[in-house]
Amino acid sequence: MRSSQLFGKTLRQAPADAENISHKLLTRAGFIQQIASGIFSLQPLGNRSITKIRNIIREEMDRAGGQEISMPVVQPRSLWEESGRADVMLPPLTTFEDRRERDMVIAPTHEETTTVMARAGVTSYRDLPFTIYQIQTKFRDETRPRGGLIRAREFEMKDAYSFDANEEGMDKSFQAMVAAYKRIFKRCGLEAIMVEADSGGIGGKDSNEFVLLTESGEDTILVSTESDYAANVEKAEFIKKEFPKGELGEVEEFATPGIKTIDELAKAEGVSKSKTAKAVFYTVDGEVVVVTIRGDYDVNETKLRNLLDGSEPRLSTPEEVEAAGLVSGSASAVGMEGMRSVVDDSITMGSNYLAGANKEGFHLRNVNLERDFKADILGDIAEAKKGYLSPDGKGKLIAKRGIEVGHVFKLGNVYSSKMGADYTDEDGGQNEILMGCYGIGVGRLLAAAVESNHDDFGMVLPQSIAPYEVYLAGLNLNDPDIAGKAEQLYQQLLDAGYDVLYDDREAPPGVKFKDADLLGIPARIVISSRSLDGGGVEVKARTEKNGEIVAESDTLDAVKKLLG
RNA sequence: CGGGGCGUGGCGCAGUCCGGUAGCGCACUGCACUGGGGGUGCAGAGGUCACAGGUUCAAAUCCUGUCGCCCCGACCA
Repeated sequence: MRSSQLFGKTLRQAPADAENISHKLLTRAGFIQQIASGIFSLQPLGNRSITKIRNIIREEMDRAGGQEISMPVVQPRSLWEESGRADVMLPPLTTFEDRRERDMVIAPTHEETTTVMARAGVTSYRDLPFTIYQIQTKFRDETRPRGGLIRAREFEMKDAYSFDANEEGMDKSFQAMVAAYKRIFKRCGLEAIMVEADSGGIGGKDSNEFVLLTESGEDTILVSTESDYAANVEKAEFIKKEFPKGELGEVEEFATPGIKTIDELAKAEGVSKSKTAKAVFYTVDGEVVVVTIRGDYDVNETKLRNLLDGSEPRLSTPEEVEAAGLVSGSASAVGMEGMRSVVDDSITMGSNYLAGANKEGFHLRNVNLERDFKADILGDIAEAKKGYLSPDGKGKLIAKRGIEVGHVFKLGNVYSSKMGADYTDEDGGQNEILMGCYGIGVGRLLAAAVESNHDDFGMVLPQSIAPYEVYLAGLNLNDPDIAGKAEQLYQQLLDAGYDVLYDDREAPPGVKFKDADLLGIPARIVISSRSLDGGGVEVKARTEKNGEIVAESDTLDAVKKLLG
């Protein structure tokens, strides 16, 4: 490609709206153009990079045994009613009516359609296992898109789905995808780590995210200092501090005028926060639920949601708290009737807690689970934080920021049971197909690659995903001799199979160098009167400060040395 | 959805408080010079000042409403 003919211009200044480094650089370099909030066009350079990423994904999916398919973006809403997700996925799920007034959805993901495909195509255990995938546009009406391609509403995703007859098979399919993912990220120049994750709206039991650790990430990841334990904060577990349980004391009420918080209570009593039982109120499906956790920990709402069977909890408003007859600042689960109680297991690792007396200005001493209040649900709802003990007992947790570039799920029978995807086994019995699903955000992968591969001058893209491999800058092109040699070099490089961007513009050298750097093309060749005087052409890697002059006839070899 | 900010040529901004013929830098066009890190000069072109309504002799500027975009939070495969 000749720069003089390339559509798209580089910008000296990024649009004021761009905040992330990847958003800024991709916009400045003319890769992407924003059309609306979270909605982007790809310009030629960006489209080339995306095409390369797509091809890497495709190669690795095929290598792992995946078969490419294509499913519709527009689907009947009834399909989503079958799976039970029509109402729970709102608002990201966008719906509209077609001209016959049928409710349709714009697909944010494709578990439903893929299950339909399997239920029609699978009748026997002999049809299993298989994995299908597609690379296709999704639309999720996120409440807040951000960071350019990092969180877009319309975006391209590679989504794969595996189908197996049993657990072992599902695990095997899952592992094959994990291996493929590792190769994909590596080939795209990303050091993504696999972490334990919550499965969110997709469902299923086990899920893992692939995360690029970077300060600009929007997710918090907790990793162990001494083991390879790593988990998204939504999912992360830890070893809770255990305290000796003494004799249960008598419950005793005492005055605490003006004390509204756990901090104040612990301070006033001169004890650690771990001696208090904190009560927090959540509204779930219109009902107020009392949540009790030891005062030294905080509630993780994702864990809470999972214990509540996936219903979305939100902090109750002061009005709701009051309407439920609770005294904010002095509330506890003690004596609560007709209200669901969720208790974190940290409460069982100690005794004789300080807790609210449900009476303005009073608290209780020696409050204990079972004897003084009940737990309808007892489990882990505590949020892991840095400094806590890793759940495998090895080391402490530290917190890092990261971008989720891929997510893999063991779905099991979540969809097959609801949507009736069965097969006949060896004994003639009917069984549910076990599924896995596996996603990679293609545009986000590009953004993540830029986040982790750039310097002060622009992107520093790996050869595998750079829009072009070689940037050929011709200087002094008004000299016919140099122009002719540059042209010859351009043709040679093309003949050798390289993707070449030939900067044949009438522009000062500085402009060409700045553009070469901004675009992040891995190899740069300069041909100019100076280079020719020096004995040939300059060949330089994007990652190096200085290049080397090689004889014109050695150019291809030098490029080969650099790029392979 | 809560909080904050911003809408003025393709991009970055000034002008708005205090109403009076819309300006600067980059980019763009032509010519000349220059020629290894966004070069110089001369001459140009391009704007419904987000939209609607109102106040006024006069509105980018004041008032009301609407829309859009960004950031923080909530939320989110």
